[in-house]
Amino acid sequence: MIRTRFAPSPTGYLHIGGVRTALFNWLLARQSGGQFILRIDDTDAGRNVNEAIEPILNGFRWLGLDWDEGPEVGGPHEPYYQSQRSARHQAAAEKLLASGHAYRDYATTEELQVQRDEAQSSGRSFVYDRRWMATDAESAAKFEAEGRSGVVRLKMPRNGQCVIEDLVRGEVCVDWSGEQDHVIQRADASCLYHLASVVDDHDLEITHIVRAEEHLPNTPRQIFILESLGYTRPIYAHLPYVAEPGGTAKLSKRKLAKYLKNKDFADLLSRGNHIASECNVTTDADTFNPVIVDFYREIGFTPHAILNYLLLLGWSLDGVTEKFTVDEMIKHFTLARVNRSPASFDPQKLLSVQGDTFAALSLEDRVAATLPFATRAGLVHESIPETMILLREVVEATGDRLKMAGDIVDYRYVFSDELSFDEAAFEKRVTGDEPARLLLADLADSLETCGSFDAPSVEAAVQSFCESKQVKLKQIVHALRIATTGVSNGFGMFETLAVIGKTRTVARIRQALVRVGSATS
RNA sequence: GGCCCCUUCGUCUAGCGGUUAGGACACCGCCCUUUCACGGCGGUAACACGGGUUCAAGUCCCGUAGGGGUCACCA
Repeated sequence: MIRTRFAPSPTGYLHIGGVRTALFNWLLARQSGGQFILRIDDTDAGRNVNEAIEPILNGFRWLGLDWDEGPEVGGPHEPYYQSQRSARHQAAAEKLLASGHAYRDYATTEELQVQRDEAQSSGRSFVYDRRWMATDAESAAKFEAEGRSGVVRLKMPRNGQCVIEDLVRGEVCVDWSGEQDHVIQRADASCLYHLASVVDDHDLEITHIVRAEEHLPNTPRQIFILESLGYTRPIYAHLPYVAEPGGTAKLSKRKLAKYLKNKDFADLLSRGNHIASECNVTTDADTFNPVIVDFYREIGFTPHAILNYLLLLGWSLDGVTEKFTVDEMIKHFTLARVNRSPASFDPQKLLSVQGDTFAALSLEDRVAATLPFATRAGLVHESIPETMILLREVVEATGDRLKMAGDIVDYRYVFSDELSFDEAAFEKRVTGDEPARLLLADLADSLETCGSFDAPSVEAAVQSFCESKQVKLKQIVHALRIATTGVSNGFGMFETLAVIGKTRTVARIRQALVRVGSATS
């Protein structure tokens, strides 16, 4: 039985790299019929834990990564908040003290820093000489009399090796002598992460610890703690981190300014900003960022696309298969095929996966996905049936031009007659093209007499108009598109006119011609 | 700086001793075409370097270089 966990701190956001770690954990649990547990590592957190975990839980819900035990759902090992398990941590600290695997220490931070700096400048690794270690109650009392306050430190082995069997990296060996006597409990009795984490993982019966590789250097001391406590070792797998776009350093929420120099990343964010602004959504600059999952939800990404992209970031089945349903992910995922080197986050590939995923959705699903965005952008109102019909027609006509649900905002011209013109294109195709303009005037009259106005009828009408005028379609179509939509690209011309409808099409053409007059006079 | 990890096209990767080093994204060209997108066809592009081992090395071993992670009374 496999039990995995993801243990976020209440930071208020869900990092894309964290999602990948969570996904792998989730997959492992699901494929074995085991459990995936969410534990909140709020050891050091202040008051607003609930507020800060909400975006994280929302992210998980949106992605469909359900947890078997944890916040909101509870479970047999409650509580799932580390801060509420402090009694267990303190008991463990006592036990380590009693067994001699830890000691009370009275060094000050400053005193230690001096030793640390010395070690570093002479090229050695720092090993505390235990100068302020209390050897018995008497020496502790003496230190306390000096006004020192004591913490509990691990009494690490000074020789031998720690061998970590890692499912991703193989065997990793570290000399114990390089490990520090880490503090596990503060003077106020509160316990630190490493102790808490080990105790909780044991209490929650976690079998596989799958986490990012930045935790690899922490592993020896965690192993020391758990073995000193008599726990059985979990199975470890340290995943390479997700690297920044175009780089090799760890992807970090804090380096947004740097990533903006990457064109693909900047384009993605600017696409997001455009959609958000069209939807009148005020974005939180702190979390509206392609490094954070919320960003994708806000602009209409498909959760499955995120999952599929992340699955392939550092893992592959055979180097060829790219598309996986969730069931296929569960069926095929193995830690053995996780790569050992960091994989850099590629906004273009993500976008491509998203586009394919969205295009593969049924028309109903795409309409449903775009509805919230169209509503927020003021394009449609659920109480006005005509706008709902229009939405469906637009989604159908746009086909795979819609890469994500938020892209619907680009078709405002279908819903609203207040066109926003691409002036350069208007100048070139309408104002500056007198023959086309004259034709447009006649075309408007001609279209007005059209019987039915579905796309094939419009096409037939425009074609026969062209024949009667002895012009090619392309001599008029550009001007027609800009006159009726304001922009120079979109889905099929005839579909566009059909969706807009006869009355509005004719009115828009005439309006555009008036616009030329007023601009030139 | 110490310790640890990593190294195949620009990016994600396949490869587990013998391959014309494969696929995907991106890019370029051609075709399709009323724009855009899609689609079709084609193309550019990689084994970090140096030693071994071997008949044979991207694949195994050892170095070097480069990159990265981590060194808290944070998690």
